[in-house]
Amino acid sequence: MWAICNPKADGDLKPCAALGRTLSRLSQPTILTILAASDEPLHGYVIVQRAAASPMFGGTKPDATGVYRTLKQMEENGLVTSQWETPRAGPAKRAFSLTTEGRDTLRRWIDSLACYAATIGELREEAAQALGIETPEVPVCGG
Amino acid sequence: MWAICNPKADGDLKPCAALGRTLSRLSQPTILTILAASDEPLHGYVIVQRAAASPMFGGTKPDATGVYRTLKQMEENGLVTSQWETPRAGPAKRAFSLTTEGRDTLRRWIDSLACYAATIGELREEAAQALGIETPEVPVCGG
DNA sequence: CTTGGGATTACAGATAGCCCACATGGTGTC
DNA sequence: GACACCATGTGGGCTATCTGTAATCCCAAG
Repeated sequence: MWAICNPKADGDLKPCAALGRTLSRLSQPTILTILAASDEPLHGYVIVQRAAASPMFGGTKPDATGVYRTLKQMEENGLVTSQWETPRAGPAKRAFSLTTEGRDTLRRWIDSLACYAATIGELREEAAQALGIETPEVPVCGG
Repeated sequence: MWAICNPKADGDLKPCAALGRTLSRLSQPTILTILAASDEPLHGYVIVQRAAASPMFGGTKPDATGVYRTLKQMEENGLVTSQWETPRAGPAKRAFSLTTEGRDTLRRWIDSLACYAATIGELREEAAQALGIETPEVPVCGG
């Protein structure tokens, strides 16, 4: 999914964590977006599955542990609330939904994301300039 | 510099590390770019100063320790080489310069950065759509 | 009663950032 | 002249944070 920056340039394209493999820091806005797009509370598991379809993860399921952790932290920050469901059949599970504050945060995230993208674009320009090449076309990114 | 996404929305805009305060993972392409743009080897100290001027850090000097650590790691990966200088006057210092492999890596980074920016843009679109608002103008990002 | 998948958490290794130590020289100041 | 203080330059070490592996718990199906 992510273009992998492999210093070795050999065939072994193992992703290099140090290079920002997943931009995992952005899992928060991804989760906020998923919750905002849903008209009903979602379970952690469902969020993991939908996250896989998000541009941020591009088909690869994110680590579930990380998602639960982020959800927990978001709940502590008042961005989401959860409710335990104990259905007659099946294990107890938690359903998460967005709070008003979470919605506001997502609104602010939209600006932040624009800044991130702009900054990355600037760095890209500088890199191309430093190499003395023209800024190439945007490659195919999806995978 | 970075637009800060502060869940609390009160006046206290302390940066929230979990939200990707600095995208510090991108310090590597930043350093590569600085070295590529220079026609002579640079000292770590100079790199720190130039990094502060880079879009990625927007005026704030990055942690010097982190830069030295990244340089060390990059040297182990063959992206840069260093030479100790022991001038008659002044302390011993190390001068870093890019290897061919480092240059190649930066070239690949250019594509990766484009993908990052594109993905973040997509997420932004989705977030706006989930909130039922139109994608707002890109705000002023520099700081 | 064992397999299997959903759902969650505990734990430990990897990372990143801050404070500070070491080394050297210039400048201010009492 | 002695001392403080700042700037260049490079790093060690501590701590907080982050992240992935593994384990746990629960229940249904076979």
